[in-house]
Amino acid sequence: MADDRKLPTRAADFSAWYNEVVLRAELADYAPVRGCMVIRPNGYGIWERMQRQLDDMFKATGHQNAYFPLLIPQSFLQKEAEHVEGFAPETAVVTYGGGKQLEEPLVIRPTSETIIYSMFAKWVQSYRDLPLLINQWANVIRWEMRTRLFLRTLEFLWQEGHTAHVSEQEAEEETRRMLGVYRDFMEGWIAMPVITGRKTESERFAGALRTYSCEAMMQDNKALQAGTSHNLGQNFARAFDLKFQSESGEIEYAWNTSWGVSTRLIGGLVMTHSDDNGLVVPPLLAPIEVVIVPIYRTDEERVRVLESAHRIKDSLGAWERRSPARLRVHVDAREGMKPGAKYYAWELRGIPVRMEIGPRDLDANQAVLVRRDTRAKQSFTLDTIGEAINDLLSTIQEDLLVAARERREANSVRGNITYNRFREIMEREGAFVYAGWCGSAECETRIKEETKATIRVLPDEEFRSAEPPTHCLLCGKPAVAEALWAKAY
RNA sequence: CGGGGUGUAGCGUAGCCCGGUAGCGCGCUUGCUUCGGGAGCAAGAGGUCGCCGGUUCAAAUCCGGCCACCCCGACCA
Repeated sequence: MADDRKLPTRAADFSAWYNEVVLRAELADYAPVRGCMVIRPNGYGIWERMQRQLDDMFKATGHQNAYFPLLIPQSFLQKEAEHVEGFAPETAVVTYGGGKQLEEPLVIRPTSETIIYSMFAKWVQSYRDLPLLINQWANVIRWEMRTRLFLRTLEFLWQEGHTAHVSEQEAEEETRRMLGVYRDFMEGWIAMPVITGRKTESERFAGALRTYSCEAMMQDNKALQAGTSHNLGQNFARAFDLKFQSESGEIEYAWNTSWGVSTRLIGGLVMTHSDDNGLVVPPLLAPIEVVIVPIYRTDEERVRVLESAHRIKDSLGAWERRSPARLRVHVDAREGMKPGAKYYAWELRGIPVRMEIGPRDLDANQAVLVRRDTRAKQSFTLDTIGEAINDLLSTIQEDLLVAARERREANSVRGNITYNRFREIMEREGAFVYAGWCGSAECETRIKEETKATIRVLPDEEFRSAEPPTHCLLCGKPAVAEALWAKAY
């Protein structure tokens, strides 16, 4: 552990704060490969919990897991014109194998549309084979120029769903349905509220008809694209000859969708909830829910307190929505470390609830519970400590979402505002600005060049303003849409 | 690829301008005292000063080259 006991404050230097939290909470570390990261057990524990829940949600919507190759023939990427244009600049390419130059270079997948739909083409003949609903958990490589732990690394872990359908309507429904699954997960589990909506043409996935996204606000008021869902139309079906015979006997191209979330979600989790004392993990994603810090002076007290601590640990039962059905509790019995030092160490790691138990507590048949998010302390009788902990975990989970949503709304601006005011906001504190847009790419580009702010999404109806802006933020022409503007990661 | 910066013990750093025995804090080891919000004292272990070359009696320090990483831009989940 480093000696510097204070993290940089969020307000003073958000980036430095973020890096310190990720490194010192031991979520990840820099690998000896440029732009690559090592996910340490603490970080991977969170990812495993995310995976398990998402996987359950995918199964519930009828998707099955499969696995496709890491290496893709370069020619596959080239079959869809827009796709190759979008991804070619950021691919890593294998040109040697077995000591010989390869006849055809192999691209390390930046995403798997091409290899997957080439297989779908073999598997689908009839409308009876559809819909085909597949998900893959995998790693991908995109040769980014500048990287940031979890948010943008050369290699990252993700899941990519790929489906094929009989009609455009069914594909569109699937695209929207999975966006909803993502939203439920992000809000229900990460306690990270999101704005959903459609991406503009300039931010659309390379090769898609339409792209939808979940956008979350980080504590520096910047937006994080936390998950995307694409309606691919028939673009890939045509490129890979993915056809089926319809109920009426016609041969038709299938309609595809793809959608994905990545380990970027861990970065989002950190930047949404954590504070100047370190990480804050929502209870539903915490690898350990409770840490017990025993307090004692003498050997005699030590034996007594530790014995009670372990008995409490063993008695703690299940919490809602949990699997396996038992709270994960750690007793921090390290010698030679004062309780205060342990408190700081576990706060840095974001464990949701800390239990302090000492001789005085045992005499009074109680223990002190401290919640990580607010650091509020309260004593509870040991007779019902399990219930108290379960209630506290539920409260923390709910409060984190409420707090994040309130923060987002407090930093959102709606209605017609002047462009000067907009620039001022983006230069200073940043915000989610819901402003009118004339629909032209020229206005979009110029605003991006001048302010670094981009249209994150054209928000879905429930996120639009009660009194929508009437004029384009930049040119003043009548607005054709309400756009969510923000600087983004 | 442009602009800026940094490489010294596990981590963080001083020393570099002005060459002369490589220092400090944290962590680690051992012992004693501590223990309800980051413990104290004592004794220890730990270094090819990023790499290669040059200048010099002498290089962490000066000169040349290389490498790596970080920050700011262009690119992006």
